[in-house]
Amino acid sequence: MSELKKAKPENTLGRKRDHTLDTRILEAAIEILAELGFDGMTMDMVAARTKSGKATLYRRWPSKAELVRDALIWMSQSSVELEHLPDTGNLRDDLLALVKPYSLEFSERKLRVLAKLGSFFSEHRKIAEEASAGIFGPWTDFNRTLMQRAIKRGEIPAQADIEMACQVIIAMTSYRSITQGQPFGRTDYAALLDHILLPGLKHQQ
Amino acid sequence: MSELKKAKPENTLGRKRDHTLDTRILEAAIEILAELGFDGMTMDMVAARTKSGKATLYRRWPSKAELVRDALIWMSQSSVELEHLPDTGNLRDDLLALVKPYSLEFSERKLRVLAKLGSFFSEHRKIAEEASAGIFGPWTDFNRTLMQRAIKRGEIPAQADIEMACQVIIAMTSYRSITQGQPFGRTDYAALLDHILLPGLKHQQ
DNA sequence: TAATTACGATACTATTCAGTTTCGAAACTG
DNA sequence: CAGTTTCGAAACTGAATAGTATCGTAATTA
Repeated sequence: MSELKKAKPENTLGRKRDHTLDTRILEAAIEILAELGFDGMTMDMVAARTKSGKATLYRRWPSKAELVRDALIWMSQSSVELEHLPDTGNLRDDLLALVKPYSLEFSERKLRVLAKLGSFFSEHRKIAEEASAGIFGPWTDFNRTLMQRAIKRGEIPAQADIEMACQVIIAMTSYRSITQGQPFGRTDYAALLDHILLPGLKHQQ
Repeated sequence: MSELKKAKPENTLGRKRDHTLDTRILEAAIEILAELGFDGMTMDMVAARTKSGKATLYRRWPSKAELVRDALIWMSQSSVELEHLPDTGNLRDDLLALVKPYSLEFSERKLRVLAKLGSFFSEHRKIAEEASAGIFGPWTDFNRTLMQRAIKRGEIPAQADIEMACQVIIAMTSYRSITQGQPFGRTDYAALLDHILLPGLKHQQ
């Protein structure tokens, strides 16, 4: 895996490089990627949004592709931020409570980014997998943990297909925002749980 | 929905337009889209692959975007076998029977095309929605019809959330092939039905 | 202060590509 | 045949845009 931090000679002379600008650039790149995709994003846009110049970008990254690569890695890294899972004693409320802190709207942008990078991903498969794992992995882990707890409580049977259920949640969220353009909101999520997922998990023969 | 067939004056004089070339162009466009995506595809590529000229393309379509739109619509239409829906008297087998003609050979390439169409979607939202509806619409219609039949038979309750179930099917299929790269096979589909969807539909309170 | 490096801004180069035009040949009609 | 339209091929135009170079200014250090 390539590292975000570069080996910097870090000169002792002259004006210091403003490293807060690094992340501002990555943030701007992600915002533009979410809206326009890899081909739609131009280096001038990134420079303009950060009120900097193209020279400043190319002083940090040798090419657009490598800037985008680091932006994706940065985006994935900055996503994990949950220390304690909800524990309401009830699977439905646990899952719903997870939506709020994990904030579907927040990861909405990541999904939109992923959706618009098809051509870039086919050329950089490895990075695509890293980013994809970074985005979906933690979320799946959380959901799986909540469902395993529900099994321990006897709320759902032990042979319930938890992996499939986790995938359904992620698939629905992705599908709505990628192909439909509309976010999969809290109400939709509740309907999915109440109408399909929870009855399905509980009454599996 | 816009129609694939254009209003053609269809001149009575001069050399006739070769309409077999129309579909050869659309087919070539789909092949290139599946490989390179919207931005990666150039009109020169399409002309070269069909051994024709760009003028021939622009005699038929006013822009690349509209050629791609028609290619997408054509792609979705070309796999539809709407004549006779399966009728096994059993929702599970009905849904599974639909997978064979629909999901196997054709829709894998279709989804690969969709996966690489991110930038197109952002630049031509309107057209992209038409194409997306053309791809997912018929499929949803089939599934909905099969489920409504199941309600009439009393196999699932009348208040079952059929729309949500249809979306889950499509979402899972898309998610697997777009972000995972691997198609959602018949076995996976059967597991989704048996472990989640059918129990969910039947036992909804 | 003098040297050095980063900064934002702008201009420049080279390439790619959508869309247009032109052209000679082929096909069709009356 | 004469007129008309399509065909494939190629050249051309104009707009983007990745990447480079330049420049005056700001920050930092010795």
